Amino acid sequence: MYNFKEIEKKWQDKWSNDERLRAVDFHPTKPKFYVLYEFYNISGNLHMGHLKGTVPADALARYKRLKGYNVLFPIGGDSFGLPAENAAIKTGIDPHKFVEDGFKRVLEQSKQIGLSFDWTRTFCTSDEDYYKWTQWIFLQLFKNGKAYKEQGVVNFCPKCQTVLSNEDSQGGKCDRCGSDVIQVNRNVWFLKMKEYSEKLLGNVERINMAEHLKEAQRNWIGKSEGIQLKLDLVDEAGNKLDHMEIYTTCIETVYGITFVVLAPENAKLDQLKQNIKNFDKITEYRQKTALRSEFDRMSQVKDKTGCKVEGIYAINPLTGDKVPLYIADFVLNSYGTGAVMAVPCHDQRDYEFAKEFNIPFVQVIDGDCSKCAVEKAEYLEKNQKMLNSAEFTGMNVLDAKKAIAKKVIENGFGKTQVNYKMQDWSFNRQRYWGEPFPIVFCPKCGIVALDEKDLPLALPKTNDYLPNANGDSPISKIDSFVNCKCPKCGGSARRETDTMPNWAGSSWYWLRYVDPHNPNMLADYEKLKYWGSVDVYTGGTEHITRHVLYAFFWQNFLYEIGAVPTRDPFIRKMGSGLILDDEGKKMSKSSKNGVSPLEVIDKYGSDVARMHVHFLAGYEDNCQWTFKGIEGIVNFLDRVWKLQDIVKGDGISKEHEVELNVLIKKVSSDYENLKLNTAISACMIFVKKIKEDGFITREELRQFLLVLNPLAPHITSEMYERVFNADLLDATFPEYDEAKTVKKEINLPVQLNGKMKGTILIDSTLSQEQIENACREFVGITAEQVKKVIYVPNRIINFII
RNA sequence: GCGGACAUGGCGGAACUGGUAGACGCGCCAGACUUAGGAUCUGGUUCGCAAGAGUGGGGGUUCAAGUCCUCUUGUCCGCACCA
Repeated sequence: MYNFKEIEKKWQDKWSNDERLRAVDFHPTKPKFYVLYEFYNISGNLHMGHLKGTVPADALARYKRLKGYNVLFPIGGDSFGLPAENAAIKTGIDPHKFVEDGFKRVLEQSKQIGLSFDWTRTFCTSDEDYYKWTQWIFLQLFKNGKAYKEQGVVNFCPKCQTVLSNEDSQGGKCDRCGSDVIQVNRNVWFLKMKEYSEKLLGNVERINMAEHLKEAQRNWIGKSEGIQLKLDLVDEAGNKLDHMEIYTTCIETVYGITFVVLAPENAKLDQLKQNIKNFDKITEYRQKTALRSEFDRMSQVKDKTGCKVEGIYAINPLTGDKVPLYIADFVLNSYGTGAVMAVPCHDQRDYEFAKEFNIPFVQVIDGDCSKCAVEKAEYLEKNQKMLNSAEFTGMNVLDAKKAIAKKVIENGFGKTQVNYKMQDWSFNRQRYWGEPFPIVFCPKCGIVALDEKDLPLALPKTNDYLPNANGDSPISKIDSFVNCKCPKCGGSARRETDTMPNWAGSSWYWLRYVDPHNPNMLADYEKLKYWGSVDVYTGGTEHITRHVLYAFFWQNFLYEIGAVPTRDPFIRKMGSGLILDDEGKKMSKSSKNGVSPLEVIDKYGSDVARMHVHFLAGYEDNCQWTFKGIEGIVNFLDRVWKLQDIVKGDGISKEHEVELNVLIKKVSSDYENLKLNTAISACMIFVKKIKEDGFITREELRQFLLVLNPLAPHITSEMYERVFNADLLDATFPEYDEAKTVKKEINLPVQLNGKMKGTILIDSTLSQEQIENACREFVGITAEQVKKVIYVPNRIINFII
């Protein structure tokens, strides 16, 4: 057994200062390769998930370096956010200190795993040098009209007095104290992300990423195409008061409208206040809705509540029918026009609402509507006949959908419309530990941006991390920060005291790695051009949908203002699977059955830990942690170590030529695709063969060590030094020769009428005719009997008789 | 409910654009060396005594299907009153 403790420490120390592991800007000869592993979230120690997540990226980086690439493989800390702030509130520790210590710790632990990050390019999102540029990006957004402040409805924890993001309030409970979250109106900064919907969809199409992750993003963007229909609003007597618009993707049901529903918040109601006879009831319902928590609204999906709007009716433009108006909280003000046409026969929500409020039903498409609505999916699939729809009656619904849309547009009743579910990005939090906004409120000039020269706007120090009674952020209590001069008029003004959300710093960090110490811009344009898009971006899948969309958004914006050379931040994104504990639950700090990677490294060494985790499952698959089977890896590395003792001869031996070429070919493609489990198995197969033969030549061993190095960097580096008296990092990854990946003598499977008859040992260089003859003889048939031959060279031969 | 992914031995998992299913490892069985072994080495290990049957189940395409099509069952994930 080799002394892994001594060996691993030795190499880790070497690597932490080795220039050959660093990226070189504008390398004169080497092509670039950018491997990115997601930011460390600074909260505690590295856990098993990190071992699963980082090692394939490290293997890829090491492999690419040996292949002669100029590799950028950086790491940093996502340090603004809850862990540091919560620790501050709980223990009083200064978040600056919390982050500094935490970052130092995870970097140290990264070295113990043997990760070959470029240690000269590290930073945290809470570093002033970094958030200066986060603030700068916000300023550009603001100046280009992509950031605005508006009243908005947000999640709020009444106990903590703070606004919560959706993910901080999962299940309707506050992440911190567990109280019920309510919805409140607040002044909110929004970024105009919705405007980028179509561009983001383009990014989603172009990126190389697992289909289910792409689908989640398309879902989040939620593109839909339909018709925006204009309806006149009239009073009881039929006098026109105004008009409104609704959005529908089911224009084919337009003859079945029996009522119209507005979102409670819809501004049309306020405009027509005088004509509404029961405005007090409307107000009451509005208040009730506002108080219902998100969770409440979700848990009562089936219960339809609402309120009739007395005194106003809508006119169906196609029929001229006068239908009643309702408000209900199932209609969202933020989507479409905040109003829908209701066709109870063909929409289950409308059906339930109509039942509840005794509204008539009109069926316009064939099917059984007696118990529930016949919805779009069903009637379109069956292409049902139209009913009660004037000249369209009797038509197929697929034809009618187009014909009715045409009529609506030609008559000016409406227009085609594309809508997106995605909303503008609510961008502020009432928290201490985040980027301050470079914004000032001036009584004379209004909202004023700070001058770029004055960045960074430093986060003031404090020891009071709690919001005030109004739910304003802790920094609102710091007068020296709040009170300032207006950059425009010089008069006294107040600063924005909210801070940016955790997502901000992580929405552009891959750009900063390219030029991490640049004091003049977020990153030098030429360097950005040189490094281009991230070739492979690895990391967990927990917040992947939103994080990657935010990344797309900012990259697109930065591209449009000429700050970066491309719209696509990442060429390929791979999501690491989870490591589950023995109960099948996610292994994390909170998990009781959690095993620390450092524990495993201490016991077996980093090379074993790295390989064992990745032998358990593929990169994107979840796997259950177990020590079971780790002996297999221990034995394997032990055998590798002993290869030193059986070195004999030079060059590549005839005996191992094919095996070595097969091995190099296999692992090369496996490293590119982060398929470490099969790469390990290929290495095992090779060593097995070597053991069988009892010898390995010097050159074979040299190439094998290079092949195994990305997986087990320590042991291979040590052996390389011992046997070759050289540093493995100066070597080049071996090439394989395709012609030498197939043996001369092969076992060719022979089939008769598609049935396996056995295999025949045959010289693969023979002509097809010679092979056919030999195989025919093997299965005992004559050339006359054969109707057809299927021959796939080196794979199979099949005779049809 | 909608959308996506997946389903292979006792277990984790292999199988390139359809081409010998079960690689590799664990476990298990037998043997060797041993006073002994939970150490090491060697051999075996999908099921079945066998003919044969086998990739959740039914149908199909093909010379050939784990792989493609169709229906169906189950598991996991994402979204969830989005009009």
